[in-house]
Amino acid sequence: MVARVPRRLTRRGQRRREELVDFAARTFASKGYDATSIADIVEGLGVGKGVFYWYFESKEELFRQILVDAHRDLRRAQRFATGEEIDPIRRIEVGIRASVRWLDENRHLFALLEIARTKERFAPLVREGEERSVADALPHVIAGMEVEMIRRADPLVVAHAILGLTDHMARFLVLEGGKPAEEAADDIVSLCFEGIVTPATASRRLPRPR
Amino acid sequence: MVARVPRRLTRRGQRRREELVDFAARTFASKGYDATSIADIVEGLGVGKGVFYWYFESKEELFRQILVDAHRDLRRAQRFATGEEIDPIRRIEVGIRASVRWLDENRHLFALLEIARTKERFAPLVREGEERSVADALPHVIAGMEVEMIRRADPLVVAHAILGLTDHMARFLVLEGGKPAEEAADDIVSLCFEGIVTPATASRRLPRPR
Amino acid sequence: MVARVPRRLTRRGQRRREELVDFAARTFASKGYDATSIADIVEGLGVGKGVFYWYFESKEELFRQILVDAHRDLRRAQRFATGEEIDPIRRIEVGIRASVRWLDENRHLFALLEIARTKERFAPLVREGEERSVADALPHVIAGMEVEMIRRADPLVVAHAILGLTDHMARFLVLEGGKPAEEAADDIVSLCFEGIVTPATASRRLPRPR
Amino acid sequence: MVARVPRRLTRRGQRRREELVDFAARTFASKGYDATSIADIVEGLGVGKGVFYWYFESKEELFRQILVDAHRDLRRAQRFATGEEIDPIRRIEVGIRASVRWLDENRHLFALLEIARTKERFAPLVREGEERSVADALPHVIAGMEVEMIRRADPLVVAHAILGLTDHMARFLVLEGGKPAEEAADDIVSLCFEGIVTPATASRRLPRPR
DNA sequence: AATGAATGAGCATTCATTCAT
DNA sequence: TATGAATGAATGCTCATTCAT
Repeated sequence: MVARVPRRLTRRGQRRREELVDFAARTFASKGYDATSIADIVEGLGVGKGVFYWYFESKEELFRQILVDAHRDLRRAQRFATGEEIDPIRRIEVGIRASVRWLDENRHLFALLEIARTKERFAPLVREGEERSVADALPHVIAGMEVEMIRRADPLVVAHAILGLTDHMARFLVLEGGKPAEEAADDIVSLCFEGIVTPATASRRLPRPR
Repeated sequence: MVARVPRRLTRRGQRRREELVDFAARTFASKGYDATSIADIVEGLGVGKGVFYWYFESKEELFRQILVDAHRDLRRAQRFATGEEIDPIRRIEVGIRASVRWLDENRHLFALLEIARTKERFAPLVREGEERSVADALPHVIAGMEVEMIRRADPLVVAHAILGLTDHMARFLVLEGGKPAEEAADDIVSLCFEGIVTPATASRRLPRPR
Repeated sequence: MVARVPRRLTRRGQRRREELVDFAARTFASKGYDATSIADIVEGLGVGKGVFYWYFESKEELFRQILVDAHRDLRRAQRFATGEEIDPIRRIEVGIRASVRWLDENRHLFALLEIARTKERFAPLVREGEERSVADALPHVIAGMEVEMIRRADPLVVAHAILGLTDHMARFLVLEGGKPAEEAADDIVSLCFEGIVTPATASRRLPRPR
Repeated sequence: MVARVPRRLTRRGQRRREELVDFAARTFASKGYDATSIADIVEGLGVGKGVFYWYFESKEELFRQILVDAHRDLRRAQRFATGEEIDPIRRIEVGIRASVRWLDENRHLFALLEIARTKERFAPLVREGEERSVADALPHVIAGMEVEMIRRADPLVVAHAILGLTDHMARFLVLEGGKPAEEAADDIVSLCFEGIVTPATASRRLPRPR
C-alpha cells in the first residue's frame, strides 16, 4: 500500500535480485504477462514464494522495472553508437544499426516491449521510452534537413517513420526471418534512405487518387 | 470436449451472436484479452452466462473468430479499393489509403490485432493475416520493379516495409496524434514513395560504417 | 472495484444467502473476524468457494451486512417493547428488559458487536448503531427529567450510562454468569433506578477528594 | 518448540526490550492485533527481524506480556490511590477516579484491553484481570453494605456494575467525547452513587412489567 | 434459448517464523 | 546480539466453464 523504502541489499541479495529480474523477463517474454504467475518465476528458480516479495513489491512493479531497464539499455546502446559521428545521415544510420543489433541481442526484451505496449497499465511507459528515442533522433533529422540532405517535412514524422520501420523490419527480418542483424540493418538503412521507388518515379508524383 | 458442430441459428440467434461478437471485440480492445471476463461481456449486454456458451465454445474461440473476421474485413477493404487501378504504384497507394481509412474506422480492431500479436496462442493467426496482406501487395511490387518504377530489391522486403510503415504511422498519426486519416495517408504515401532523403543524397550512399 | 448491482435472487438463491449470513455470523462470533476465513465458511456449508462471491462482494461487505442487520433487529426489538408505554421511567425499563432479552437470544450477535467495535473499519458502524439507540432513549430520559422523575443532569450522559450498564451487566450476568435474562434484567433495572447507595448516603455527598 | 528460559538481559538489552514492548503496544492499539505484523514493529524501530525473536518467543507471547503489564499497572494505580482512605464509599470513589485517570493517560492500553477481550486466546487473561480488580473492590462494597451505606444486594453484582460503568463512561466521555478525565470522573461518581432517578421515584418502585 | 447458481483450480500477496552469517 | 534472506502455508478473491431448471 505504502511506497516501500528500497531495501538495502547485500551482495548475495543483489545477485538474487538480478537472477529474479532476468528469469522473470525471459518468462514474461515467452509466456506473456498475465500467463506468467509468480509461482512460475519462483519455482523456475527453485526458491520459495516469499523471496519474490522480499525483492519486489508486486508483479507489476517488477515488470515496470524490467521495462525501464530495457529502455535505458537500448538508449545507452544507441547513444554509444552515435557518439562519434558528425554527419547527420550517418548518425541516423549508426543509430538504426545499433538498434537492430540490440534487438537481435535482446530478443526477449523486444518481445516484452510489444507485450507492454498492449497493456493499458504499461503502454504509457513504453510510449514514453519511444518518445525519448524519437527525441534523441530528432536533432539529427533536423540537422539533415538544414543541410538539404533530408527532404523537408515534419521532422517528428520522419523520425517516427525511421523508428517504426526499424522496429517492424527488425522483427520481420531478424526475429521471424532469421536474417543476420547486420544484413537486416543494411536493408533497413537502404529502405530509409533510398526509398522504394526509382528516382525517376519519385519526381513524378501524381495527385491524390479517389 | 468434443468439437462442436456450428449451430444453425435462427435470425434472432444470428443477431444475438453478432451483438456478442461486437460487444466482446470492443471490450477486448479496451481492457485487453485477459482482463476481459466472460462476465464482463454478458453483464454488459444484460444477459445470462449461459447465452455466451450457447453461441461460443470458449472465450478463446470467440477471440479467434473476431480476429478472423477483422482480417477478412480489412482485406476486403483493400481489395475493393485497388480493384480498378492498373498502375502498380497507384495500386499500392490506394491500398495504403484504404488501410489507413479502415484502421481509422475500426480502431478497436486495430488495437485487437496488436493484442493478439503478443499472445502465443493468437500470434500465428495474426501473422497469417499479415502474410496474406503482403501476398496481396506482392504482385504490384513485382510489377513495379519490372517496369522500373520500383527499385529492384527483395520484393517481399519491400512489401513488408510498406505494410509496417503504414501500420506504425497510422497508429502514431491517427490514433495517438489525432490527425485525419486522409492527411495521415498523404504522409505515409510520401514517406513510402519519396523516401526521406533528398535525391542528391540518395545517390551518394556511403560504405557501411563501423 | 465498482459497486455491484445487487443480484436478483431466486427463492433458492435467497435461502442460500441467508444460510451464508447466518453461518458466517456464528463463525465470526466464535472465531473472530480475522481468524475466520472464507474457506471456513464455505467448507462449513459444504459448498464451493465461488458461492460466497456470488452472493457477497467481499468478506468485509458480508460482515458489514451482518452488523447492520443485527442493529436493525435489536432496535426493532426495543421499539416494539416500548411501543405502548407512556410513563417515561417505565419506557426505559421495558427498553432495558427488551435489550437484555435480545442479547440473550442473540448471543453470537452480541459477541459480534464487541468484535466489530475494536476494528477501525467497523467501529464507526457500531458507534453509529449505538448512537441511534441512545437517540431512541433520549426523549424518555428528557421527559423523565421534566416530570422530576429523573435527576436533572446531561440527558445524553444518563442515556449512555443506561445503555452501557445494560450491555456490561448483560454480558457479565447472562453470558458469563448464566443467569436467566429476566432476572438479570431485574438486577440491571434496580441498579439503574435505585443506584447503589442507600438514600441516606446519597444525600450526603462529600467534596471531591484529592 | 521448547519453553524457553527467559533471557538474562544486559542493561542495553532491557532497554531494547522495553522499546519493543512500548512500540508494539501502541501499534497493536492503533492497528489491531492481526493487522499488526512483526515486520511493522521491527521496521518501525529500524531493527532487523531477528531482534524480535531474540527477545520474544512469538507475537502471541509479546501481546500477552503487554496485557499482563497493563493490568498490573492499572491495579497498582488503583491501589496506590485507595491506599489511605478508610470510608468505604470514599475508597470506591478514589478507585473510580484513579481508573479514569489511568485510562486517560494510557489510552492505547485501554484500546488494547478491548481488543484482547474479543480474542478467544486472550479473553481469559483480560477476564482474569477484571476479576482481580473486582476482587479488589469487593471488600469495600461489602463493608459499605455492613454500615448501611450501600444498598444490600449481591456485592459482586454491585462491584461489577461500578467497574462496567466506569469503563463504558470513561470511553464515551473521555476518549470519544474529549472531556477532561477529572470531570468525567465526577459524572461517573455521581451516576454510581446518586443513581439516575430522584429519591421520590426511587422509593416507589413498580412491579416488573410485561 | 436462456437463466441463475455452482464449481474449484488458480492467482497475487501476506506473514509468523527460522536460518546463515 | 543483530542482520538480511528465506520459507511456505494460508488468505481473499477471480473466473472459465458447467449444470439444473
